[in-house]
Amino acid sequence: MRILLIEDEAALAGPLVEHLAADRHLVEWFDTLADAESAERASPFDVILLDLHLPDGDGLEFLKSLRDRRVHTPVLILTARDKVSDRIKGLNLGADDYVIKPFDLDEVKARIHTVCRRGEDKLAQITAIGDLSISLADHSVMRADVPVRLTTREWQVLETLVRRKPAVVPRESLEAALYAFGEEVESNALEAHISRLRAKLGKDLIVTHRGLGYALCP
Amino acid sequence: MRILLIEDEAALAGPLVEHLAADRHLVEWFDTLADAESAERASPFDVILLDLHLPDGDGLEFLKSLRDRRVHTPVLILTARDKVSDRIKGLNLGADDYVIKPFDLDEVKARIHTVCRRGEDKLAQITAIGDLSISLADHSVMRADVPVRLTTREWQVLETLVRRKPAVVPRESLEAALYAFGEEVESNALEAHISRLRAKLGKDLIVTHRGLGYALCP
DNA sequence: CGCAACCTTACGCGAACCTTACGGGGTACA
DNA sequence: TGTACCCCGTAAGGTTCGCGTAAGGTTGCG
Repeated sequence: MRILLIEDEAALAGPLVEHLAADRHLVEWFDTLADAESAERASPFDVILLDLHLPDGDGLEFLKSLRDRRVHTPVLILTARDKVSDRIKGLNLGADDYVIKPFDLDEVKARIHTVCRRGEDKLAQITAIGDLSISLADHSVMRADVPVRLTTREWQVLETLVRRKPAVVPRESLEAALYAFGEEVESNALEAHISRLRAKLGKDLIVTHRGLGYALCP
Repeated sequence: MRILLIEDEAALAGPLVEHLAADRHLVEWFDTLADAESAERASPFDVILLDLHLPDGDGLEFLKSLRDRRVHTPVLILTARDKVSDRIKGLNLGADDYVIKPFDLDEVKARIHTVCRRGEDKLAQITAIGDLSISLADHSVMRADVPVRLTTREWQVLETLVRRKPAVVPRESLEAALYAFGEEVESNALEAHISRLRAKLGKDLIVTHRGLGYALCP
């Protein structure tokens, strides 16, 4: 999952990034609203973690402009215990939840999880296709009851396909899910990953729609 | 798990009771605060689901009196989307989380789960993996019924891995568990400990997730 | 047939990781 | 004060492995 973290305290952000990365998420961390905004405009995220107190402006303004632009990405506010009014404003402006600093890393993970699931209902459950079952919750894949080990990249591809099932996902979207802003790749790396995924999970799982993209088998 | 549900709308409560019962929970449902309070006094619950708008009083009052009585049972508030201030008051009075009505049944389940997990005490249990058993309580490890001597550092690594099982634990988390603030280490000391642990406990116990961290075998 | 999109596979680099030996520093006991 | 022991950080050298790259094959559509 692509996560946008907007937080200016490195002491908080660092461990959080590590913790989420260990959960196979792609986290992009910015410490100013300006940078975060351009990243968000470049390509959409699945969740936004937003600190309200930032060097170059008010996080609530950012949230408001986001919603004004009809961007409905779930927003999780990171707030200090004593900033009650900020929390209220945030919820009124369309934030989905908040976490009180200093936060427990596992709690943030859990909140991200529930917040994401609100719109997507069944996606958090286990997806079963043929002889394999994919659990978005704990990032595991079983094929005929034996666990399959995927690499980070492979998992990211599979995850986005599952999340958008049964839609056809254009390769640009997949590449955006793999590579952070500024580290794009100029080769058929994506095709290579698809190929390796097919080798591990079966040839029929991912179907190619020529000129359009990829989709999971129906 | 014993769950106390306080909710006066039967249309909401009914399906929720069924859904939780299907998940092997024991749900007791009351539609007045008076009944709920006497039930709570009679014997403690593991979680309380609390609607704020009730025929015989304010749910927040109930919550406050609960906390005043030093009852720390996790409380999950059921609230309407537009009652933001109630939510904030609830959280300030010691509620643990809230769910917005009309709620998704699975979401309520998930929230109950996370809320309960916070205080859970897993210290007493013995973890068995393959031919070895690990007791967090008395800091001992047995391999095929013979005790294994671990050094302090080795034990700290193993313990954090057990506590987070089956999650992948980033190396930063492990290092944080080993070294206090200000006495960090700049070498591959952690890797050395992992290696020595593997020598003592078997090569397959700790699996490496390249770029992410370590985890106990599944 | 021709071309473009896509598949597969091998290769190689570089980073991440493993192993092992060494030595400092602490502790115990005489 | 000396000696024996052992924990543990350090560093060096070796190994593994993910991943991007590119070359050559395959598919499919006009």
